[in-house]
Amino acid sequence: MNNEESKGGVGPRGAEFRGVEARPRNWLVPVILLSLREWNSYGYELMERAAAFGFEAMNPGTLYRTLRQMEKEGIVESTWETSKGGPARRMYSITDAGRAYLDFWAKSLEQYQKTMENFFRLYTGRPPLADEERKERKGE
Amino acid sequence: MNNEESKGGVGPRGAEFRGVEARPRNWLVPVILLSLREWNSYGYELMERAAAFGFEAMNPGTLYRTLRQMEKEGIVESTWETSKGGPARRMYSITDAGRAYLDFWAKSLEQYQKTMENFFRLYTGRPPLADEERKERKGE
DNA sequence: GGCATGTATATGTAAAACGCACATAGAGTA
DNA sequence: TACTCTATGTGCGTTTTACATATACATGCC
Repeated sequence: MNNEESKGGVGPRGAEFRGVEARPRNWLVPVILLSLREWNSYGYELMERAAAFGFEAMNPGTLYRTLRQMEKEGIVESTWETSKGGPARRMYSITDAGRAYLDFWAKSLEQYQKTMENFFRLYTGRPPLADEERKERKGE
Repeated sequence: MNNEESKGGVGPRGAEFRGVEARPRNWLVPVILLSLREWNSYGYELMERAAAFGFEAMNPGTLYRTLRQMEKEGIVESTWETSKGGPARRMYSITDAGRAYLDFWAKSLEQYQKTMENFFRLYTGRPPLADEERKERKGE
Protein backbone atom coordinates (compact mmCIF):
# COMPACT_ATOMS: atom_id res chain seq x y z
CA MET A 1 0.00 0.00 0.00
CA ASN A 2 1.22 3.52 -0.76
CA ASN A 3 1.47 5.98 2.06
CA GLU A 4 -0.09 8.93 0.31
CA GLU A 5 -3.19 6.89 -0.35
CA SER A 6 -3.75 5.56 3.14
CA LYS A 7 -3.64 8.99 4.71
CA GLY A 8 -7.23 9.81 3.81
CA GLY A 9 -8.62 7.32 6.30
CA VAL A 10 -10.60 5.09 4.02
CA GLY A 11 -7.55 3.84 2.22
CA PRO A 12 -6.82 3.04 -1.37
CA ARG A 13 -9.44 1.52 -3.59
CA GLY A 14 -7.45 1.28 -6.78
CA ALA A 15 -5.86 -1.90 -8.04
CA GLU A 16 -2.41 -1.20 -6.68
CA PHE A 17 -1.94 -2.81 -3.29
CA ARG A 18 1.64 -3.61 -2.43
CA GLY A 19 2.70 -7.15 -1.65
CA VAL A 20 -0.50 -8.93 -2.58
CA GLU A 21 0.69 -11.98 -4.45
CA ALA A 22 -1.56 -14.89 -3.81
CA ARG A 23 0.74 -17.62 -4.92
CA PRO A 24 3.25 -19.58 -2.91
CA ARG A 25 6.98 -19.23 -2.95
CA ASN A 26 8.58 -21.26 -5.70
CA TRP A 27 5.26 -21.80 -7.41
CA LEU A 28 7.16 -21.74 -10.67
CA VAL A 29 8.90 -25.01 -9.79
CA PRO A 30 5.84 -27.28 -9.64
CA VAL A 31 4.42 -25.56 -12.71
CA ILE A 32 7.56 -26.35 -14.70
CA LEU A 33 7.66 -29.91 -13.43
CA LEU A 34 4.03 -30.49 -14.35
CA SER A 35 4.69 -29.17 -17.85
CA LEU A 36 7.77 -31.31 -18.26
CA ARG A 37 5.91 -34.39 -17.06
CA GLU A 38 3.70 -34.02 -20.12
CA TRP A 39 6.47 -33.51 -22.64
CA ASN A 40 10.06 -32.32 -22.77
CA SER A 41 10.42 -28.64 -23.42
CA TYR A 42 12.73 -25.60 -23.22
CA GLY A 43 12.74 -22.26 -21.46
CA TYR A 44 11.06 -20.11 -24.04
CA GLU A 45 8.19 -22.54 -24.48
CA LEU A 46 7.84 -23.21 -20.76
CA MET A 47 7.46 -19.50 -20.25
CA GLU A 48 4.38 -19.48 -22.46
CA ARG A 49 2.92 -22.50 -20.69
CA ALA A 50 3.53 -20.94 -17.27
CA ALA A 51 1.31 -18.03 -18.28
CA ALA A 52 -1.70 -20.29 -17.72
CA PHE A 53 -0.71 -20.73 -14.07
CA GLY A 54 -0.48 -17.16 -12.90
CA PHE A 55 2.68 -16.07 -14.69
CA GLU A 56 1.14 -13.80 -17.30
CA ALA A 57 3.92 -11.24 -17.05
CA MET A 58 6.86 -13.54 -16.63
CA ASN A 59 10.40 -12.25 -16.51
CA PRO A 60 12.67 -14.49 -18.62
CA GLY A 61 15.53 -14.15 -16.19
CA THR A 62 13.51 -15.64 -13.37
CA LEU A 63 12.55 -18.64 -15.46
CA TYR A 64 16.01 -19.46 -16.79
CA ARG A 65 17.58 -19.02 -13.40
CA THR A 66 14.97 -21.31 -11.88
CA LEU A 67 15.61 -23.97 -14.50
CA ARG A 68 19.34 -23.92 -13.81
CA GLN A 69 18.70 -24.21 -10.11
CA MET A 70 16.33 -27.10 -10.65
CA GLU A 71 18.94 -28.90 -12.71
CA LYS A 72 21.51 -28.39 -9.97
CA GLU A 73 19.06 -29.99 -7.57
CA GLY A 74 18.59 -32.95 -9.88
CA ILE A 75 14.87 -32.64 -10.49
CA VAL A 76 15.32 -31.84 -14.19
CA GLU A 77 18.08 -32.49 -16.71
CA SER A 78 18.94 -30.80 -20.00
CA THR A 79 20.67 -31.30 -23.32
CA TRP A 80 21.84 -28.54 -25.63
CA GLU A 81 19.94 -28.67 -28.88
CA THR A 82 21.46 -27.01 -31.96
CA SER A 83 19.75 -28.93 -34.77
CA LYS A 84 16.62 -26.83 -35.28
CA GLY A 85 16.42 -23.50 -37.09
CA GLY A 86 16.77 -20.42 -34.92
CA PRO A 87 18.94 -20.04 -31.82
CA ALA A 88 20.01 -23.14 -29.94
CA ARG A 89 17.69 -24.41 -27.23
CA ARG A 90 18.32 -26.13 -23.96
CA MET A 91 15.87 -29.02 -23.88
CA TYR A 92 14.73 -30.06 -20.42
CA SER A 93 13.22 -33.29 -19.17
CA ILE A 94 11.96 -34.27 -15.74
CA THR A 95 13.89 -36.83 -13.68
CA ASP A 96 12.58 -39.47 -11.31
CA ALA A 97 13.56 -37.23 -8.45
CA GLY A 98 11.57 -34.49 -10.18
CA ARG A 99 8.46 -36.65 -10.24
CA ALA A 100 8.84 -37.39 -6.54
CA TYR A 101 9.31 -33.69 -5.90
CA LEU A 102 6.18 -32.86 -7.88
CA ASP A 103 4.20 -35.41 -5.88
CA PHE A 104 5.42 -33.83 -2.69
CA TRP A 105 4.36 -30.41 -3.91
CA ALA A 106 0.94 -31.71 -4.83
CA LYS A 107 0.39 -33.06 -1.33
CA SER A 108 1.48 -29.79 0.17
CA LEU A 109 -0.82 -27.82 -2.13
CA GLU A 110 -3.74 -30.06 -1.30
CA GLN A 111 -3.18 -29.34 2.37
CA TYR A 112 -3.02 -25.65 1.69
CA GLN A 113 -6.22 -25.75 -0.35
CA LYS A 114 -8.05 -26.90 2.77
CA THR A 115 -6.54 -24.05 4.76
CA MET A 116 -7.78 -21.61 2.14
CA GLU A 117 -11.26 -23.04 2.31
CA ASN A 118 -11.11 -22.38 6.05
CA PHE A 119 -10.10 -18.83 5.33
CA PHE A 120 -13.01 -18.25 2.97
CA ARG A 121 -15.47 -19.86 5.36
CA LEU A 122 -14.54 -17.25 7.91
CA TYR A 123 -14.25 -14.46 5.39
CA THR A 124 -17.58 -14.88 3.64
CA GLY A 125 -19.54 -17.06 6.02
CA ARG A 126 -19.38 -15.07 9.19
CA PRO A 127 -20.09 -11.37 8.70
CA PRO A 128 -17.85 -9.01 10.66
CA LEU A 129 -19.18 -7.79 13.99
CA ALA A 130 -21.14 -4.56 14.08
CA ASP A 131 -19.45 -1.49 15.57
CA GLU A 132 -21.30 -1.75 18.88
CA GLU A 133 -20.30 -5.35 19.48
CA ARG A 134 -16.73 -4.66 18.55
CA LYS A 135 -16.54 -1.77 20.96
CA GLU A 136 -17.74 -3.93 23.83
CA ARG A 137 -15.33 -6.66 22.95
CA LYS A 138 -12.55 -4.09 22.87
CA GLY A 139 -13.20 -3.06 26.47
CA GLU A 140 -13.36 -6.71 27.53
CA MET B 1 16.36 -31.30 -2.19
CA ASN B 2 19.66 -32.60 -0.90
CA ASN B 3 22.32 -33.52 -3.39
CA GLU B 4 23.43 -36.75 -1.80
CA GLU B 5 19.89 -38.02 -2.00
CA SER B 6 19.20 -37.19 -5.61
CA LYS B 7 22.28 -38.98 -6.86
CA GLY B 8 20.69 -42.41 -6.73
CA GLY B 9 18.33 -41.64 -9.56
CA VAL B 10 15.05 -42.20 -7.82
CA GLY B 11 15.52 -39.27 -5.51
CA PRO B 12 14.54 -38.68 -1.92
CA ARG B 13 11.32 -40.07 -0.55
CA GLY B 14 11.60 -38.74 2.98
CA ALA B 15 9.72 -35.72 4.23
CA GLU B 16 12.56 -33.27 3.78
CA PHE B 17 12.26 -31.49 0.46
CA ARG B 18 13.82 -28.06 0.45
CA GLY B 19 11.79 -24.98 -0.36
CA VAL B 20 8.34 -26.53 -0.53
CA GLU B 21 6.08 -24.07 1.23
CA ALA B 22 2.66 -24.12 -0.30
CA ARG B 23 1.32 -20.97 1.24
CA PRO B 24 1.43 -17.63 -0.51
CA ARG B 25 3.86 -14.88 0.24
CA ASN B 26 2.60 -12.59 3.00
CA TRP B 27 -0.10 -15.09 3.89
CA LEU B 28 0.27 -13.92 7.47
CA VAL B 29 -1.14 -10.52 6.59
CA PRO B 30 -4.62 -11.60 5.45
CA VAL B 31 -4.76 -14.09 8.33
CA ILE B 32 -4.12 -11.32 10.85
CA LEU B 33 -6.60 -8.99 9.17
CA LEU B 34 -9.29 -11.66 9.17
CA SER B 35 -8.71 -12.31 12.87
CA LEU B 36 -8.81 -8.61 13.70
CA ARG B 37 -12.00 -8.16 11.72
CA GLU B 38 -13.66 -10.50 14.20
CA TRP B 39 -12.30 -8.86 17.33
CA ASN B 40 -9.40 -6.70 18.44
CA SER B 41 -6.40 -8.65 19.61
CA TYR B 42 -2.66 -8.57 20.33
CA GLY B 43 0.42 -10.33 19.06
CA TYR B 44 0.58 -13.23 21.44
CA GLU B 45 -3.05 -14.14 20.90
CA LEU B 46 -2.90 -13.61 17.15
CA MET B 47 -0.03 -16.05 17.05
CA GLU B 48 -2.23 -18.77 18.48
CA ARG B 49 -5.04 -17.98 16.06
CA ALA B 50 -2.64 -18.05 13.10
CA ALA B 51 -1.77 -21.64 13.97
CA ALA B 52 -5.11 -22.67 12.49
CA PHE B 53 -4.06 -21.22 9.13
CA GLY B 54 -0.81 -23.02 8.52
CA PHE B 55 1.41 -21.30 11.08
CA GLU B 56 1.76 -24.15 13.53
CA ALA B 57 5.43 -23.43 14.19
CA MET B 58 5.32 -19.66 14.17
CA ASN B 59 8.32 -17.57 15.08
CA PRO B 60 7.27 -14.66 17.33
CA GLY B 61 9.71 -12.30 15.67
CA THR B 62 8.07 -12.72 12.31
CA LEU B 63 4.65 -11.95 13.71
CA TYR B 64 5.59 -8.85 15.67
CA ARG B 65 7.61 -7.45 12.82
CA THR B 66 4.70 -8.03 10.46
CA LEU B 67 2.30 -6.26 12.80
CA ARG B 68 4.57 -3.21 13.00
CA GLN B 69 4.87 -3.14 9.23
CA MET B 70 1.11 -3.41 8.86
CA GLU B 71 0.65 -0.50 11.21
CA LYS B 72 3.13 1.57 9.24
CA GLU B 73 1.05 0.83 6.14
CA GLY B 74 -2.10 1.95 7.90
CA ILE B 75 -4.09 -1.29 7.66
CA VAL B 76 -4.07 -1.82 11.45
CA GLU B 77 -3.65 0.48 14.43
CA SER B 78 -2.58 -0.18 17.99
CA THR B 79 -2.80 1.14 21.52
CA TRP B 80 -0.49 0.22 24.36
CA GLU B 81 -2.40 -1.58 27.07
CA THR B 82 -0.93 -1.66 30.59
CA SER B 83 -4.04 -2.16 32.69
CA LYS B 84 -4.26 -5.97 32.74
CA GLY B 85 -2.18 -8.31 34.83
CA GLY B 86 0.95 -9.65 33.21
CA PRO B 87 3.18 -7.81 30.74
CA ALA B 88 1.76 -4.93 28.79
CA ARG B 89 0.10 -5.73 25.47
CA ARG B 90 -0.15 -3.87 22.23
CA MET B 91 -3.81 -4.12 21.24
CA TYR B 92 -4.44 -4.03 17.53
CA SER B 93 -7.56 -3.20 15.56
CA ILE B 94 -8.24 -3.24 11.86
CA THR B 95 -8.71 0.05 10.00
CA ASP B 96 -10.99 0.84 7.08
CA ALA B 97 -7.96 0.62 4.83
CA GLY B 98 -7.32 -2.78 6.37
CA ARG B 99 -10.78 -3.99 5.45
CA ALA B 100 -10.28 -2.81 1.88
CA TYR B 101 -6.92 -4.55 1.85
CA LEU B 102 -8.47 -7.78 3.12
CA ASP B 103 -11.13 -7.63 0.43
CA PHE B 104 -8.44 -7.20 -2.17
CA TRP B 105 -6.57 -10.17 -0.79
CA ALA B 106 -9.71 -12.29 -0.88
CA LYS B 107 -10.23 -11.54 -4.55
CA SER B 108 -6.65 -12.38 -5.29
CA LEU B 109 -6.90 -15.65 -3.36
CA GLU B 110 -10.06 -16.60 -5.18
CA GLN B 111 -8.25 -16.12 -8.46
CA TYR B 112 -5.38 -18.23 -7.25
CA GLN B 113 -7.72 -20.97 -6.10
CA LYS B 114 -8.92 -21.35 -9.68
CA THR B 115 -5.34 -21.58 -10.87
CA MET B 116 -4.70 -24.34 -8.34
CA GLU B 117 -7.74 -26.24 -9.55
CA ASN B 118 -6.24 -26.01 -13.02
CA PHE B 119 -3.04 -27.41 -11.67
CA PHE B 120 -4.74 -30.37 -10.05
CA ARG B 121 -6.82 -31.06 -13.12
CA LEU B 122 -3.61 -31.53 -15.05
CA TYR B 123 -1.84 -33.28 -12.20
CA THR B 124 -4.44 -35.89 -11.36
CA GLY B 125 -6.73 -35.87 -14.36
CA ARG B 126 -4.34 -36.48 -17.16
CA PRO B 127 -1.90 -39.29 -16.42
CA PRO B 128 1.68 -38.66 -17.50
CA LEU B 129 2.68 -39.99 -20.89
CA ALA B 130 4.14 -43.48 -21.07
CA ASP B 131 7.85 -43.83 -21.77
CA GLU B 132 7.37 -44.69 -25.43
CA GLU B 133 5.22 -41.68 -26.15
CA ARG B 134 7.58 -39.39 -24.33
CA LYS B 135 10.50 -40.67 -26.31
CA GLU B 136 8.75 -39.94 -29.60
CA ARG B 137 7.74 -36.52 -28.42
CA LYS B 138 11.31 -35.85 -27.40
CA GLY B 139 12.61 -36.43 -30.90
CA GLU B 140 9.54 -34.39 -31.90
C1' DG C 1 14.53 -12.83 49.02
C1' DG C 2 15.84 -15.70 45.00
C1' DC C 3 14.41 -18.33 41.12
C1' DA C 4 11.78 -20.66 37.63
C1' DT C 5 7.93 -20.30 34.52
C1' DG C 6 4.55 -18.25 31.54
C1' DT C 7 3.26 -14.18 29.13
C1' DA C 8 4.48 -10.55 25.90
C1' DT C 9 7.17 -7.80 22.69
C1' DA C 10 11.09 -6.84 20.06
C1' DT C 11 15.83 -6.64 17.31
C1' DG C 12 19.93 -8.40 14.54
C1' DT C 13 21.44 -10.97 10.95
C1' DA C 14 21.67 -13.68 6.98
C1' DA C 15 19.82 -16.43 3.35
C1' DA C 16 16.56 -17.07 -0.16
C1' DA C 17 13.36 -15.47 -3.58
C1' DC C 18 12.10 -12.17 -6.85
C1' DG C 19 11.59 -8.25 -10.07
C1' DC C 20 13.84 -5.21 -13.13
C1' DA C 21 17.23 -3.84 -16.21
C1' DC C 22 20.50 -5.21 -19.29
C1' DA C 23 23.58 -8.34 -22.30
C1' DT C 24 24.31 -11.73 -25.94
C1' DA C 25 23.47 -14.12 -30.11
C1' DG C 26 21.51 -16.91 -34.11
C1' DA C 27 18.20 -16.75 -38.07
C1' DG C 28 15.13 -14.82 -41.20
C1' DT C 29 13.65 -10.88 -43.97
C1' DA C 30 12.98 -6.31 -45.95
C1' DT D 1 22.82 -3.57 -43.68
C1' DA D 2 19.33 -3.10 -40.27
C1' DC D 3 15.51 -4.87 -37.92
C1' DT D 4 12.76 -8.30 -35.65
C1' DC D 5 11.83 -12.67 -33.50
C1' DT D 6 13.54 -16.38 -30.98
C1' DA D 7 16.32 -17.92 -27.19
C1' DT D 8 19.26 -17.80 -23.15
C1' DG D 9 21.44 -15.68 -19.78
C1' DT D 10 23.84 -12.13 -15.73
C1' DG D 11 23.93 -8.19 -12.27
C1' DC D 12 21.85 -5.95 -8.72
C1' DG D 13 18.89 -4.30 -5.31
C1' DT D 14 14.61 -5.07 -2.50
C1' DT D 15 11.55 -7.91 0.03
C1' DT D 16 10.45 -11.85 2.58
C1' DT D 17 11.48 -14.99 5.95
C1' DA D 18 13.83 -18.10 9.31
C1' DC D 19 16.57 -18.36 13.25
C1' DA D 20 18.79 -16.74 17.23
C1' DT D 21 18.77 -13.72 20.83
C1' DA D 22 17.30 -9.94 24.19
C1' DT D 23 14.19 -7.70 27.38
C1' DA D 24 10.73 -7.38 30.92
C1' DC D 25 6.57 -8.02 33.86
C1' DA D 26 3.82 -11.15 36.94
C1' DT D 27 3.05 -15.12 39.61
C1' DG D 28 4.00 -18.98 42.39
C1' DC D 29 7.21 -21.70 45.01
C1' DC D 30 11.02 -22.87 48.08
